[in-house]
Amino acid sequence: MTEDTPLEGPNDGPTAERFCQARAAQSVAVLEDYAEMIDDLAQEMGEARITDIAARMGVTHPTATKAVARLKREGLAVSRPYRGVFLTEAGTALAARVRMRHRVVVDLLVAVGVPQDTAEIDAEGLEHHVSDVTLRAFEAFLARR
Amino acid sequence: MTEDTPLEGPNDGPTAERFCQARAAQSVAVLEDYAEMIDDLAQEMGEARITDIAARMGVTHPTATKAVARLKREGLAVSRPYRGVFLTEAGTALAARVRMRHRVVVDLLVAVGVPQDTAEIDAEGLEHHVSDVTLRAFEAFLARR
DNA sequence: ACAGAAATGTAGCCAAGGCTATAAATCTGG
DNA sequence: CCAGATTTATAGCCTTGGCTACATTTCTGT
Repeated sequence: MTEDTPLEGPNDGPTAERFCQARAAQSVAVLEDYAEMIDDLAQEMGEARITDIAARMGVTHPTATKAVARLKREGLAVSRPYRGVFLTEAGTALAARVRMRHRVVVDLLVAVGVPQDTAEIDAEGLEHHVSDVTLRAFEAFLARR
Repeated sequence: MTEDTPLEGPNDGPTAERFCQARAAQSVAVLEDYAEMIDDLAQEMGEARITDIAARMGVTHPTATKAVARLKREGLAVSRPYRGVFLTEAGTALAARVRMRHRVVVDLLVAVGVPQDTAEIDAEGLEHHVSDVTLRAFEAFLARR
């Protein structure tokens, strides 16, 4: 056998690790999107209503309700039945980080020649997989040009 | 009301669209990873065994089996019970596209100052969300420097 | 050749994130 | 102030992509 390591062997070790990391990133991606959206709505309209969250995320209300439930479970948001949703301090901080990262990613894409509208669309999917190291590299690149 | 469009309204239209697109990309991301991995293994060891696929993807065999079942359902792979997995022509083409895109993404990250190892890790998650337009922009950027 | 090891398959569980349909609560206008 | 419209909640159901546990098949070495 060339290699038959069950997990994290010297040959394929890094590979499996990478995929696990990508999967982990995906698991928080949706929370990040919802947190940012709730923050947007809070700023624009004073509070985030389930209906508005759902409309902006392009999902049905039950889906938005479940997402909010998860946010609450993670300590990122609070809400009372039939009332608006509000981010906790942790949730607000997350939203701020997400928004900043989104902006940097869009700016970098544009800087390397991606059309603005395409950059906005692609950034939505990309941003959740940009590590801190890469984000800082992006900022440095944008700063020195 | 500032805006209360149920879906795709003039105000929040683009937003919901973006999220939908990001979700769609995610639904094919795993298939792409498995296809590329199977292609890798086919080249390295002549055929892709479930056990090897699972080890490299960092999942258990049943998970790999289910992913292969989905690949087969999508017409991207074929296999007989207790035998190796082989990509169809479509699967091979997909794997080639994925590998090319991965390389371009890593190269671009490195070009803007991301460390090689970080670039490899982040690319694993990023690549699935890079549209054709963005990919071509990346290639153009890499070519003219 | 055949017993034990290794690989594969299968069944069933879980959580996430979609959905529809239905119920309950809140808001609003007449 | 109350009925109808709107908003929220809840109860299923689906698929995906993980998992463990167990059954079956193939491979392998003595």
